[in-house]
Amino acid sequence: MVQHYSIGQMAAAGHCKVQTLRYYEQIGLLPVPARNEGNQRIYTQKQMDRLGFIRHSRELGFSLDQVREILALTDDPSHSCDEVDYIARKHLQEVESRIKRLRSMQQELKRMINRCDGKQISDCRIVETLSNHALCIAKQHSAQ
Amino acid sequence: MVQHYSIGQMAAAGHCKVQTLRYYEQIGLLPVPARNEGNQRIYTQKQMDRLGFIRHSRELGFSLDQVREILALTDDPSHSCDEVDYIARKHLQEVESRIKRLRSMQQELKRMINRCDGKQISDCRIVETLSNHALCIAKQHSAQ
DNA sequence: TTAATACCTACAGTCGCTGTAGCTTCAAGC
DNA sequence: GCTTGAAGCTACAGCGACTGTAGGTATTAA
Repeated sequence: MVQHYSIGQMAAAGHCKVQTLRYYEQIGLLPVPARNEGNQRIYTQKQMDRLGFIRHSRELGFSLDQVREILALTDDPSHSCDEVDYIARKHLQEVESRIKRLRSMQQELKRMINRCDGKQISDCRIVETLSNHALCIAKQHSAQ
Repeated sequence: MVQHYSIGQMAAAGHCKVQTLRYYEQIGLLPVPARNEGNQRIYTQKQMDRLGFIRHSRELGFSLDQVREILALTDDPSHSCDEVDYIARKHLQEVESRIKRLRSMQQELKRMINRCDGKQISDCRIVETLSNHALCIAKQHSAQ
């Protein structure tokens, strides 16, 4: 007995919306599934696993293009995994640089908030800091 | 003698593109500037300062809607800065939760990469990890 | 049988820009 | 004065990764 899933069951398992599945199908990330007599999508276990792969990759912050590439590479199990490794390392670097920028923002925001004494706009250190970049310590936080 | 700026000078000062300025104008974040005889935009110092405020806020990760709100609040200098403070604190929280999620991704990515021995896809621990969420330690990294 | 829920297609909207096409205007050098 | 190249103009499409909506059909449980 082969397992089959409705789009709703897939969405629940993948922690995503039904629309997301239709979107993945539309952009060719998920294969076009079979339909039942009433024209509703029926997914196989294999498709469910593929969705699991996609969703987990997304949770780790890979782009859909990266996911697409990794999935293409996994089609040949005897292929070297150098390229997968490369994609993952590059993504890790990207994640680390995002953390760096966010930490710089965090520090500046904290400093800004702490300097504010909660009186009026004209004396507000938050407004003042936002008005004047020169009041910043680090300037690393450009380009989110 | 009053200072005036072309759109190109504004863009250079704001570290953004000319199109970005036209976009800010279109969404009502920057006022409609005067034009010269040749229909080109002429900006005042005040508008330049406003752009500085916007760009610095963006660098600190505020959304354009938040910037719009803060700018509206600063229109009344005698107004309490509680609301500005609130927006900034809420944004700080958001930044901190993004950092948390990214750090979780970072750890998982590192672990995944280190487990890979660089042989072939069929043995690749990266592919294996992506296939199976259960292989993750923390599951905090959902929803970028 | 009925009512609620799930599914279908097609398309618009989100955010914050960025790019393009096809023009006009300006500024500098000759 | 003329030419040339840079800078400016409008209008609109596109990005990524969904999300929402309208208006319909199918399935399922009571």
